[in-house]
Amino acid sequence: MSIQKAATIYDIAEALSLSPATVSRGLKDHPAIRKDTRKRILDKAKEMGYQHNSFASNLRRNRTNTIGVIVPRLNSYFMSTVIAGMERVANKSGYNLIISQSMESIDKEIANVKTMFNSRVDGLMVSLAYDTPDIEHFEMLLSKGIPLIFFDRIFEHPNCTSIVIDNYKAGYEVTNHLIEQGCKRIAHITASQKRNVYADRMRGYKHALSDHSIAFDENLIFMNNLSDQAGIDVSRSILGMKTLPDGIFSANDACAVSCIRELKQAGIKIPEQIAVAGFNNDPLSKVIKPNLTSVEYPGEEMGEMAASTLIRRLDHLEGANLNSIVLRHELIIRESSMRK
Amino acid sequence: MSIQKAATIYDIAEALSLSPATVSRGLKDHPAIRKDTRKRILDKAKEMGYQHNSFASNLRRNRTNTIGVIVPRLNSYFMSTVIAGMERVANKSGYNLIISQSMESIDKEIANVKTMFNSRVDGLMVSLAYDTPDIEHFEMLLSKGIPLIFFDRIFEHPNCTSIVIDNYKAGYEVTNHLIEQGCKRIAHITASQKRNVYADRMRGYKHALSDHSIAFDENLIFMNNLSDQAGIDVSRSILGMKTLPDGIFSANDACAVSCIRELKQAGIKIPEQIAVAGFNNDPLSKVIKPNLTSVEYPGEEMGEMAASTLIRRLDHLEGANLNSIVLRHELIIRESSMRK
DNA sequence: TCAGAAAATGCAACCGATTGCAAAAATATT
DNA sequence: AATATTTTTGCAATCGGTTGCATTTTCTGA
Repeated sequence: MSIQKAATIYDIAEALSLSPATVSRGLKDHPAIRKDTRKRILDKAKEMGYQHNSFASNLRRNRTNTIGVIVPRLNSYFMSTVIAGMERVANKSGYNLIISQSMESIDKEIANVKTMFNSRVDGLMVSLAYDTPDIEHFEMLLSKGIPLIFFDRIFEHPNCTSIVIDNYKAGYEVTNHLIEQGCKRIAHITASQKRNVYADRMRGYKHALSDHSIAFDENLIFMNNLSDQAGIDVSRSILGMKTLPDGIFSANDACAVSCIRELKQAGIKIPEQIAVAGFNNDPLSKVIKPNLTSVEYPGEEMGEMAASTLIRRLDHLEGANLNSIVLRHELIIRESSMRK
Repeated sequence: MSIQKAATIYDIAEALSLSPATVSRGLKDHPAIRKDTRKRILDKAKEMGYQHNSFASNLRRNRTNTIGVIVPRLNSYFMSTVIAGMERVANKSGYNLIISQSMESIDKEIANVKTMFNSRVDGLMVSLAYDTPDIEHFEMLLSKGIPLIFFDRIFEHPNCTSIVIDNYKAGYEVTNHLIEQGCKRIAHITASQKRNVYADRMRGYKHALSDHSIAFDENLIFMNNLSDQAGIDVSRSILGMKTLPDGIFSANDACAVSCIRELKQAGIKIPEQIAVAGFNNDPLSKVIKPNLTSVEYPGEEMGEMAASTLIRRLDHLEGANLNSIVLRHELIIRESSMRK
C-alpha cells in the first residue's frame, strides 16, 4: 500500500506558476480572481487530488467548523432523533458534530465541556445531566464568546438560547386529561427537579390538580431515574398502597411502559382501574397493550432548531439572538387512559 | 461579556523567560526538562489559563485525535447503542468522534467520506448503506494509510478489520427454531442482499430449510427496507396469499413488530397460526404482545470493539491487525414463536 | 497612444505548537 | 582547576492556508 503525500496549495501554485495566495483565493470564490484563472486552479486541484486541510485553515482563521454536542445519554430514541436532526443541519452547512455523553453525571459533563473547549468547538449544544446544579463549568466558553445553546434540559441564561417545549402546559394537559377520564388519585413519576423538564411537568400536574380542587398528595410522587427498573419499583410500591391510585402520569414512556407491564401482571386493569399516560411518544407507546397515551415531542425538529440557530449565530446572521424557542407539542390520547 | 484572547506557549515562555520550545516540552512529559522547570511551566500555564491548541498541534503533527463514524441512520436503538459504546472508549483514550449518517444512500455516504477525509480524521468506522456496491470511495483513505474499520454492515477487505456477529449462524438458528416449532412455510423479510448482514441471515435461513428438506420458495421472500411501513405492506401481501405461511423470520424487530400488529388485527393468531421471529432484540420485542423472539445483538460491545481496535491500531499497539472480530449472539426465544 | 482607473496577482507575515540539532549550563572526572 | 559528560534549553524551520497591502496587469476613455 503506497502512501502518497497530500497535494497542497503550494504544489498547485508551483504547477501553474502562480502564488499560493492566488490559489487559496481561487479555491474559494474570491471576487478578485479571473474566471479562467480560477478554472485552471480548480482543474489542476482536481487533477492533483488536492484536499483542503482544515487544520491549517482553522489555525489561521481561528475557527473549527465543528460544533460540540453534550447529551446525558445517546441510546434513547428521543436523543438519537434529536442528534439525527442536528447532524442533518450541521452537515448541510459544512459543520461537523463532535458528540459526547455525560451519562447523567455532573463530573463527566464537566470533563466533556473541557474536552470540547480544548477541541475549540465553534459552538456547543447541551442537554443537561440530572443533577447539574449550575452552569459554572460553561463559563470558560461564555467568557470567550463561544455560543452555547441548551435544548430540552435547559438552564436559563441571558446569553444562551434555549430550545424547549412547553413542559408546564404539557404536564397540565396530561393531568387534566386523566382527571377528565375520572381519575382522582393520580400518581406522578418524575426525576430530578433540578431539571426544567421534570419541574415544569410537575408544576403543570399540580396546577391541573388544584384547578379541579384535588388535593396534592406527596405520597403519590415518585422521584427516580425513569428507567425500566424504576417503573417496576414504582409499580410494586403502588401495589402495596392501602388505596390504589386511579391514574399514573409518568414523565417518560419507558417508565410508563414498564409500569403497565408490571401492573397488568398483578391483575390490574389498564385503564379501567388505573389510567396511564407517559411522555415522549416513544415507538414503544404504540406497541404496548393498551397503547400508551403520551405527549408527542418533536425531537428531530428540536435538533434541527438547535443546530440552525447556532449556525445562524456563528455566521452572524439575523434572528439569532432569541433567548428561547418553544416548539409545539401534542397530547396523543390512546387506550391506556381512555375510559370513554 | 469580555472576550479574552487565549494564552499561548509564547505567552508562557515570555512570562518565564524561557523559549517556546521548552514550554512545549514542559507541558508534556518530555524527559529533557528539569522537574522544577516543568513545575514552573505548569503552574504558570494554569495561572494564565492556558489551553492547548489542537489545531496548531494537529497541523504540525499531522494528526487530529479525531475518529470519524459513518452510519446509515442514527435514530435506531441499535445504532445509538453502538455509538454510545464507541464514544465511551474514544473519550477515554482522548479521541473525539465525528459522526454522520448516510441515510442509506450511497451518494450521501460518498459525500460523508469526503468530509471525513477533509477533516483529516485519524481513522474511520463505518457501517455501510443499503446499496453501497463497493468501497471505491474509501480508497482515498486507504491509499493514505488511514485505518478503516467496518462494523455490522461490513465489506471484506484485506486492510480493514470487521466487527460482526455470525449472521449466517444466527439466521440458521432462528429458522431452525421456527422449524422445530412446527413451521413448514416460513416467510423471510429481508433487505438488500448487497449487505452481509442480510445476505448471511438469508443463507442461514436457506440452509436450515434444506437441512430439514423444506423446499425454498421464492414467493416467501420479501425484500424491502425493514421499516414499520414495510412490515404493514408485507402483512397485507401475506394475508392475500392462497396458503398462508406458518412462520415469519424478519431481519429486524421493527418490521416484525409491525407485522404482528397488522396480522393480529386481521385476526391471525400469533404464534398458533403464524410464528414470528425478529432480529436485534430491540426494546420493542419485550413490549409487543406476544413478546417477540429475537436475536440478541451486542451493540454497545460492538461499538467498544470497533473503537478500541481502531485506537490500538492508531497507537501502533499489538493485536490490531485482526481481519475480523466475531462477537457472540444469542437466540432469545419468546412467546411469538413458542407453540410448546 | 498614453494616463488613470480597475482588476488580478503576489509578497510576506501571520496562526501556535513541534522537533532535530546545536548550544549552553550543570555535573562528574581526573 | 581544567576537561569530559551529561542535562537542559534554545534556535529556527516546519506544518498549510489566509489575508492586508503592495504591485503588476488589463482595461477605459480621451
